[in-house]
Amino acid sequence: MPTKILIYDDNTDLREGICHLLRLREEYEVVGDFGDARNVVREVTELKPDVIVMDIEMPGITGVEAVKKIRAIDQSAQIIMLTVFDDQGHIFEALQSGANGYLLKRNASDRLVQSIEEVLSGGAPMSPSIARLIISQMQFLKPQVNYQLSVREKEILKSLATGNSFKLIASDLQISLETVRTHIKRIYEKLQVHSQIEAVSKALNEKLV
Amino acid sequence: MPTKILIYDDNTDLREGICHLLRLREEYEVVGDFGDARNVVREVTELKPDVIVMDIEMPGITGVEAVKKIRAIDQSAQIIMLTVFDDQGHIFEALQSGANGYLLKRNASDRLVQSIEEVLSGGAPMSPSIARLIISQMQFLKPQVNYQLSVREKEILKSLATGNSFKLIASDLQISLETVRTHIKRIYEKLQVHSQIEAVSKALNEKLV
DNA sequence: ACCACAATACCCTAAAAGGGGGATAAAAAT
DNA sequence: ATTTTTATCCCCCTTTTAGGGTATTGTGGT
Repeated sequence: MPTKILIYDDNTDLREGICHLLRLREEYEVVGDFGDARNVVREVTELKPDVIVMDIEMPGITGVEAVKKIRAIDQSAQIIMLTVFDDQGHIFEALQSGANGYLLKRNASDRLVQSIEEVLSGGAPMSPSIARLIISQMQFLKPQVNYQLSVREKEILKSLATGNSFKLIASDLQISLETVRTHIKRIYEKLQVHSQIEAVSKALNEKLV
Repeated sequence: MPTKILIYDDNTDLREGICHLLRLREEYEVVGDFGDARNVVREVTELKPDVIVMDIEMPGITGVEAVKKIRAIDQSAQIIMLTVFDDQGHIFEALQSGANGYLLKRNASDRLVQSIEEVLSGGAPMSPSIARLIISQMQFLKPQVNYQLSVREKEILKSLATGNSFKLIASDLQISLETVRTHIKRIYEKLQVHSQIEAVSKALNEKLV
């Protein structure tokens, strides 16, 4: 049984180019191609594609919105996003909404077939510049300053950050309320803050919890 | 000028295999290969490699620690991690500490050369299963529940989450402390919490700020 | 005209948290 | 052997939050 593919792109030339490209291979069957995603839910329901190639910039509803709608009704279809932009906003939104891969149009022609194989085998094809963007995003996720909190202090800060009151922390850890207070005072000193919220917001933002 | 490559892997067979593989290509020059990364700082300083292939599991210091040390002295070398594990912990730590790519050993032999090209041209080579892991991690990042907070309430919650006291929020927004309190009460109702920390931790964790 | 809602403001009381001390015992570091 | 750090506990007093009300205004919808 061939792999069923559904294509969305408002650029007719590109769309047809992709169709032709894929029709050269008998392991693929292009079950549909559309210039907009207004009826994406019905189309996906009826055509049951294995792989969806989705342009991001389209009239009517955007590719990202389309992905959200698809994911609401189908979690198994593999979705490859296609775009000319490699800016963070689009990429993150698309990937967070449930896309499986993300190709720049300029890489599409030589990498699409390979990418289809890749999503089908459980991978996540991305154009190199996109992979790099994602990774740099992650590095940026950890500035990591060391405030030299003791083990106990970290424990208490963690508990505080999940929303526990001093009282609760005390009974959780089987220590007196006063002890919790003492630890908290030291934590405030070390983090240079003066209240719970500041401490918690600092802890969560700098992910030292 | 050939691309200078430095290799760390405690498995001698694999390490020599990689060396041979790369020496077949005259555009690469393996400037060193080591079974552990104890002297990584000195080695990198002296050999000035363009690309470093770094095993994660090594005696002495781990690949992740080695990457941190390298990044402290050199931001331009491209680092490709090599590992047998594809668990989240290792991957995130490595990427966050500054690695540029992440290959599973089982993919290494056929993808290493390609991956070296990729890091050199600004990409981020990853084994498919790793790319998928990272992406699923991102999707997991946004559960998004709608608590129907009003614009003003969101504003106040946001301010609260950055560590501001009621007083500060009041003077920031030029409203009375009591009004802030009223808003906060409603926020608590809507989020179903009973204190600042709970609200802030919920807001930050579910990133509704 | 009436209703729902968001935003504003005030009152009272009780609970929780913050800031300043001081103190002790055990473990770790010097 | 002595000092430092860590974890534990207690006191006093002030400020901030939480929970319970009630009330006024303007806006948008019916």
